Amino acid sequence: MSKKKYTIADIAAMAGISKGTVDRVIHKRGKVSKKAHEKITRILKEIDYQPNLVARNLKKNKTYTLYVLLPDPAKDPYWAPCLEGITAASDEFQAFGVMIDTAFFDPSSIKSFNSKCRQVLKNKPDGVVFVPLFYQEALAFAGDCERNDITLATFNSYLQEGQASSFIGQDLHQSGRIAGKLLHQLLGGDRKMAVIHVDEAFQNAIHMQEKEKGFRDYYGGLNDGSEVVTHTLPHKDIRNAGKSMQHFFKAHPDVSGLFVTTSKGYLLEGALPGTHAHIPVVGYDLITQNIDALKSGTLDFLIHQNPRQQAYLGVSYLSEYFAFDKQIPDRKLLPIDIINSENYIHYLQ
Amino acid sequence: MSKKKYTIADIAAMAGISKGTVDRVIHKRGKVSKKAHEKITRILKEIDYQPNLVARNLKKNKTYTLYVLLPDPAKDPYWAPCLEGITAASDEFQAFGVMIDTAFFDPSSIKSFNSKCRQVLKNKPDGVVFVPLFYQEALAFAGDCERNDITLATFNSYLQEGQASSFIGQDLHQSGRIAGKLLHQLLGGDRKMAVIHVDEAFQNAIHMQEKEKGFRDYYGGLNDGSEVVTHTLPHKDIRNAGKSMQHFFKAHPDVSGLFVTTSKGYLLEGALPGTHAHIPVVGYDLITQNIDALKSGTLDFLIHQNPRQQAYLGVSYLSEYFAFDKQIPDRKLLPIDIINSENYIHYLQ
DNA sequence: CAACAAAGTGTGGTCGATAACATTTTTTTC
DNA sequence: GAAAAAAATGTTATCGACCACACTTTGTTG
Repeated sequence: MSKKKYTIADIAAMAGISKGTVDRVIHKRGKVSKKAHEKITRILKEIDYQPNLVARNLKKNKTYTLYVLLPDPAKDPYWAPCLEGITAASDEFQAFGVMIDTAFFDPSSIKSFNSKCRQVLKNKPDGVVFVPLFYQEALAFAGDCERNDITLATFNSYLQEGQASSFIGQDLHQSGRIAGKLLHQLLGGDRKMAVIHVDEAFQNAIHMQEKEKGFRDYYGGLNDGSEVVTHTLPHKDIRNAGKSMQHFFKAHPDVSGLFVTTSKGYLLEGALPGTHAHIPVVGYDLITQNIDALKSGTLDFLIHQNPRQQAYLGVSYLSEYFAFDKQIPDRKLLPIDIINSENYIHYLQ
Repeated sequence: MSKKKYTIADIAAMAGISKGTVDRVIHKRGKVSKKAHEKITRILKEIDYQPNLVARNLKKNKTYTLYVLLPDPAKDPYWAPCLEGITAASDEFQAFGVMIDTAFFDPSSIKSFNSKCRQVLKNKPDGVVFVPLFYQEALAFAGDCERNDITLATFNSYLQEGQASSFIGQDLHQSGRIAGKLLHQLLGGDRKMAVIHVDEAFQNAIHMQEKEKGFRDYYGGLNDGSEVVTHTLPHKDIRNAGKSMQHFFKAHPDVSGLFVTTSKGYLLEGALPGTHAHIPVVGYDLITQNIDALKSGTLDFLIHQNPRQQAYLGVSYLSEYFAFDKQIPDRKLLPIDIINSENYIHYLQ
């Protein structure tokens, strides 16, 4: 597994050529005769030369600045774990000259997002990790970054891959399928299921739709007479939730399982009519209210989107790209963790 | 978040003293007047000096050797993912002068383990990552390592923490509870459950017992008349499994859920009598046979012990310890992943 | 108060990669 | 074939931490 390490000086000696020329070959800086070029290339291949990243790094001695742009955790606790991920990555790469700044935008305000984008651009960072919550605006920002030679990584929401841009997140369609499977496991087949959309923010619409599609895809594949209906809660106000759900169950008394496509599952606590008080529910995200609902039995399973890890990886990818010339994966899909009241603890923090 | 970086030369200039003296203070090498010592200490604290790890590393320019000692994946496929984890860590830290060798022992042979231990010691590595499958022998080996100033990390099985030794694994008791919760979710309360131990290897006994305890702990806490019985399959031979299970169900026809405490859950495929063919089963580990059983419906849930990540972290911890003077955590408990037929794919590889 | 020991301090080479600059070799031009 | 231009190659300082060694200051002894 291990093998001898060669330095540029070693290679130069082997080739009977100065290390300056070796370096020129390695970095394709030209001004090398093809005779020398061939000789050195052959040796490099032969010994599978791996440059000493430590030395390279020291010589470069550049500090890189990264900006992380994400929704304000104070406005939506879903984002709070991201801070830990960012801090962890920051601690790890600080010693390698990567400096990380953070900016929060209001997830309900495009204006706030645009303003923070301008702030980030003004600081001319080497890389930006951000959550493209608002599609059009995010696209524009990505364009700005590209024009300014800023390397990008996005997480949580899909924007686009390619060039200087990477995506870290989850397969939402599949996570909908998983919710379907879980309810199927709990209830058996030939049932009527409901997809409940609870969110006031339009920018989550695509997420919710993808999840619903996956869910319906799973139940469609069963071909056992199962049925899926959809209900959208107009407001996240808890009193409205109760009324709305009672209304819904009057129209669909035979629904025997719920899939809540957002992190608002906890709103069902006390909002379900007595007839359906103990109906199985699958929801999303390990926010404290949901964990309480998991413990109390209102929610049966949560699907964990691992925001901490998403942010951590986004920062890590860019840091390693700048510090160690590592390639950034175009797309990284995280595992879709299934959480119940007994295993949630390991996914916190 | 980011802050200015100071070098030893900076500090020396600030204190009006040469960098040699600054270095002596930093490393407590003595031979410094208390006047100079105070002055430098104050400045160090003031600016929160963080040495440039890159430069430090380059100067040291030492290559560290690690040995990973684990059961042969050819004898038990459970261990195969560890190799990927080791390779990933190896690729990552090779550039920082960490070389990794691997040795396999036969998980059914203490002699093989001892022989490999001797081989490892003969190579005098700086650190060893190993699976302490055989408790007494592992303890002896750990002692040998300590005497030879070899830093240790263990994974999968618990040995002991402290001094130069770290443990990476899972909370087995809790994973038993999780299995209990899953079956409870699938079946509801007031049921009779069975713990099935399927393994020929005595060294897994402690693992199996811990899981059973957790499982019983969960069902005991329900206080709803639930009952748990235990059944041990003497051999892993599939024909015996069928006979043994038929026997078992004759004695306990009212058992409505199974918890298999090892990775041998797939052996139940076709081994359950018609009366109990579709009884819910929770098992362990993402080996291919189990995934097939998950797809076919013989198994409902698997608990993932993440051997890949365990090995990866073991190697990473030691590598970072040697390369970057990072502290090794005494104990790292990994999340206990719940797997069904829809989300297993993300946990492979 | 020499002479010497001990304590404190400063200097410069090293790790390996990098690139600016200096030097040598080859090619082109009249 | 000599001068000039172009191409190829060699040399060396640098990044920051580290430490052996050289050096200077202080303290001690006869």
